[in-house]
Amino acid sequence: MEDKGRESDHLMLITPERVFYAGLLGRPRKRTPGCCHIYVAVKGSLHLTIDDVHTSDELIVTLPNQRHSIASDYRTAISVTLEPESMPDGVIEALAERLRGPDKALYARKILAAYALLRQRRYGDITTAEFDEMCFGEALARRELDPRVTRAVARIERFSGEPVTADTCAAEAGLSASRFLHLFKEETGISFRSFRAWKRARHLLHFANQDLNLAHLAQDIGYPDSTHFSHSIRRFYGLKPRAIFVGSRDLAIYRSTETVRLAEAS
DNA sequence: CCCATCGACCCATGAACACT
DNA sequence: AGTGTTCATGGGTCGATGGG
Repeated sequence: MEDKGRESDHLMLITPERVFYAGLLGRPRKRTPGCCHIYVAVKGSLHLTIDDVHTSDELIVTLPNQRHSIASDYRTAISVTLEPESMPDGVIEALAERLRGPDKALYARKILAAYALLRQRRYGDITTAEFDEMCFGEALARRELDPRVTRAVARIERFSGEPVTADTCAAEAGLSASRFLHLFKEETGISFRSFRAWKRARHLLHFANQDLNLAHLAQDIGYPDSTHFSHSIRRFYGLKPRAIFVGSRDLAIYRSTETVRLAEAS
């Protein structure tokens, strides 16, 4: 575009439990991400559609696994995401209420300020508490998972390429497969299968600004084949994988050291 | 090469019940 | 309370095909 040559102000900070994204939204169709989204307009308005009902606002919150589509007037928009298993039941819903309430404009300004801060200081090292403080003015409550489930979560998030099945996780936890699956659902609030599928799709974000062969990438992050990869990405993000990569060319990606440590552990 | 569509298969899911 | 069965079912998984 006419912006060529200008230093891009598109950035993404990824931590295991949060993402701060400022960049293109594209023209996503219906998406059903596994995380809570807080969209904030940089200029103009955002436009949300849920079940054919349209709303427009400067700040929009969607809950985990809520099917929606989103569009922005201005080319750059902000999206802050929260992984639901990182916090106790009800915390996301309560936060959503507050963000939509009378202090909405305050929260929008707070998040815009966070964007300004991230543009100057390329934070790599940020904890979830610091992230929350920066975006919402307070650390959100944390969920303590059963250690057996934590181990399974860590295994899923290693993305070593080898398949992670309920059976292997159950064996590692010293439980039967069925008991393990129950425990996992109880603890995280989401089924093992759905959780794994979402984390897999989320892991794509780390590579969004690279020029990669999609079939190979699909393999590397644990998809059995590129067909399934494409299908799954579209369901979660509302965009074809190629569209995500094209739209992320100028995106600067930062990972928390915690994320890097997890990746290197594999 | 890259990606979408379509079936068929099979495994995770959730409910109901049993054991300790 | 926590853990393990069984079982019908739906949806995730995976290969084949075809178009761009």
